[in-house]
Amino acid sequence: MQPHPSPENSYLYQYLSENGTFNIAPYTFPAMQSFCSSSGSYQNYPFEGSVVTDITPQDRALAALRNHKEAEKRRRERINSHLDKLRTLLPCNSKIDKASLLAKVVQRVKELKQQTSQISGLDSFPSETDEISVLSEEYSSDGQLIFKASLCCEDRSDLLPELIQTLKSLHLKTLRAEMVTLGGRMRNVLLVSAEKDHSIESVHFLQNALKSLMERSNSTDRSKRRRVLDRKLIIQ
Amino acid sequence: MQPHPSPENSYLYQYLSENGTFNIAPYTFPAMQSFCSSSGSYQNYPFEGSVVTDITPQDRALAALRNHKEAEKRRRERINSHLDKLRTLLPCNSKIDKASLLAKVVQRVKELKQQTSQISGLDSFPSETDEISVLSEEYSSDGQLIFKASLCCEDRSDLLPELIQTLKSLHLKTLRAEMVTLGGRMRNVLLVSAEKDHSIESVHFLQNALKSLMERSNSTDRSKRRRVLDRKLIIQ
DNA sequence: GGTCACACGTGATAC
DNA sequence: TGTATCACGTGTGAC
Repeated sequence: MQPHPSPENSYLYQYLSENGTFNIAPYTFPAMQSFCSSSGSYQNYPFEGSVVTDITPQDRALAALRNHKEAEKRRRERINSHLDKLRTLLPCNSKIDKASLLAKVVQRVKELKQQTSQISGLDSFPSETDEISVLSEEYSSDGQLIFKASLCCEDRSDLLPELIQTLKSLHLKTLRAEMVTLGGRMRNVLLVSAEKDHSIESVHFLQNALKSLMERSNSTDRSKRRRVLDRKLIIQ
Repeated sequence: MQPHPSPENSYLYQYLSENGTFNIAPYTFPAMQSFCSSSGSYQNYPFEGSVVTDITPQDRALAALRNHKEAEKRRRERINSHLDKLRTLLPCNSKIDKASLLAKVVQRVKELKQQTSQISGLDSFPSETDEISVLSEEYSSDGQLIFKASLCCEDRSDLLPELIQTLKSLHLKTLRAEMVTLGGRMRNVLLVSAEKDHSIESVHFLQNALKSLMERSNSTDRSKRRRVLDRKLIIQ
């Protein structure tokens, strides 16, 4: 079977390429030449018998068809470029097919999701080292972006009000706060939701804010460790 | 313009539906009826003049065409079902278009990737609580799956040989090991590569192995804490 | 009315 | 061979 190099086999296309002013000059499929002379659904075609002028309706329709074709090509390229990027990001060779690739992506996103949530659990004890981590959780049911911020440092009773003030100034709403102190150290874990005006980049603002907050905390150095008083406070 | 309910507009299909024994009885596009009588590339068509028997070549070709059509439909459905799953997994509404969805997925995978790598840094100090975490890192350049295992518990000098034995029995190769002890506690962070026979599920085996290892460690309880001897050992 | 995104059927191709 | 995947042009509905 003889393939046609560019399958311009649309009924509309065929019609226009033979009856209208044809500026684009595409490949015309030989076997289709008697197409429009036959009787059928296309007898009442809107362009039937229209006058050939400078810019005919045929030209317009043909241009639209071409635009459509090119737009669709761009769309495909856009999608495939993302898929190619995923191929490089994921543990797989570059010749994996689309469906399998997407299956891997689903699996990977699930994994990473539960990894991050199990790492910064809401009930971990303070560690020996100063730590800050801000993770972007999934969106809540009503489309609000959720952050989980964890902050571990020397025990300071005046840190909590400062923390709340900081969050307020960043337009972040505290959904849940947990403070654990142990052996003179403290860990604050906060579940905050972002307002509509926030994007994923807000993690960096929050991160920096917490960092400067902790540095202020360290400047008022109180190296005494009270290993006796261990408490766990949950605000909810 | 009159749309055709099922666009069976292939040349082959049209040919077969008019000249061959036609069991499937699809919609025939009226305007195409004079198609095969015209002269053109299809004159030398292999089925030209073939005898109509019980199962004609036309039937076979037609069945193949239908199989192809249905297989392609299944393929599309498979791909789209994965995309739908991603839509539920990601922070977005369900009406987002494919390209934007995939762009979000790429961004998200990148984010989660760097989150997990920055959380379990290779040089964190031991914490007060017992911890185990096994993260699946990206594949190495030669396609080996990399795990990062972190284990935090009481300081035990005989843990390292046991750990190495455990990894050996699991067919895991230790690329890099780091041990930090501080105040009677220890943290071991291991970068291990999996053999070819491993899959992503191996994280659970490793996790369980480390868990039982740590429980054995805890049973031989030595509650003395040597807060003097702080050391940091890197095997590479 | 024009743009956008989608599903569809199809030809090509790889194995 | 049959059985996968892919890109393509197209029809069509939504906004």
